[in-house]
Amino acid sequence: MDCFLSHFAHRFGAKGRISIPAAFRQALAKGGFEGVYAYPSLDAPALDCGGHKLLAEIDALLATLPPFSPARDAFATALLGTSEILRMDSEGRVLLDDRLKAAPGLEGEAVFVGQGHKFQIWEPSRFAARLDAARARVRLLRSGQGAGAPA
Amino acid sequence: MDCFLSHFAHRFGAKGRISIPAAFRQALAKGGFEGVYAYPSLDAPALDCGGHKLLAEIDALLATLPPFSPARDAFATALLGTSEILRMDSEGRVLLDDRLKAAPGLEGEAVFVGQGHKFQIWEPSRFAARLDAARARVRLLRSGQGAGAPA
DNA sequence: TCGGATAACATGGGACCCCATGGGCGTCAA
DNA sequence: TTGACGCCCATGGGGTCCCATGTTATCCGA
Repeated sequence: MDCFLSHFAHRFGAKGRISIPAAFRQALAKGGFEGVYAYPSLDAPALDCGGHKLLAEIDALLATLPPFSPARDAFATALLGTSEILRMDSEGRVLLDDRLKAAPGLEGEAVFVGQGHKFQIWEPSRFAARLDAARARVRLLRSGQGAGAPA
Repeated sequence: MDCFLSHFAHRFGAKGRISIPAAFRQALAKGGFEGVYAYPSLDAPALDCGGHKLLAEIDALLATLPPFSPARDAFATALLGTSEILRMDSEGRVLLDDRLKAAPGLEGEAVFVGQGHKFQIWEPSRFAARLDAARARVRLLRSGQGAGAPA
């Protein structure tokens, strides 16, 4: 598997550590990158996570902006300034910064949601709400247009 | 890690010294450059810092401007004329000039913000405000233009 | 088809190491 | 001489590494 699929619920251990799902670790390893690149999502109360491919995407985006311009600084601050490289221990766990846990409201348990090229970390009840909304939206689109959008 | 990522809050010690984050020191060392190149940022109340790669970028920027032109003189004065080479002690600390501390309003505590090719040093509360603004700006640009920032 | 063995994985805990910070001392310049 | 600066060592806490345990899924043989 070379992309992030399905979703998994894990708990925070006594030291605030949490296990990255094994399936996601395998996908990360394929990218030749030890560690997880993570930052608070801009749109959702969640963390966006990925390997160096995700980081390369952001680099590419920044490269399109002129150096020393305010726009580039804003992007760099928002995307790189809030991001972290999470190191995994030998068991595949990471330690989430308080800052990273605060925005998504993570505490106790978390849901890892595959999104293909990246994955997100959610607080369980917030994810359930988001999932319901997404499914309702898909139903609405399908019934309205008769288009067979895959759920 | 070959670029500046994440952000860290450090305090000024009794002698006015402050530690460069270890992750940033590693990135600097990869550039084969001991010491930190620093100058007051053009757009923000902060210090722009980096290794010789940053210096090379500035050189490249200046090279695009016609020699002896007012624009080139202005850039050279603003970027090079106000810059300093900060020496690190064996523990990775630097001593900030009063002039460098004045513009960003640095005192007591400072936040080191990775921006990929360079990093910035901020006064904490000012950075918090700037970060909010930057995230709002990125959201706006992305939703407005459909620019392909990863969500 | 059922049951036991085995492997993979999530989680707990202890120990060590790195890093941020404090402080002392020597050196050089004003 | 005195203050500023650079170099050295000390220290405490947080992070990382390593080992241990239980549980679940998988596989294989009866």
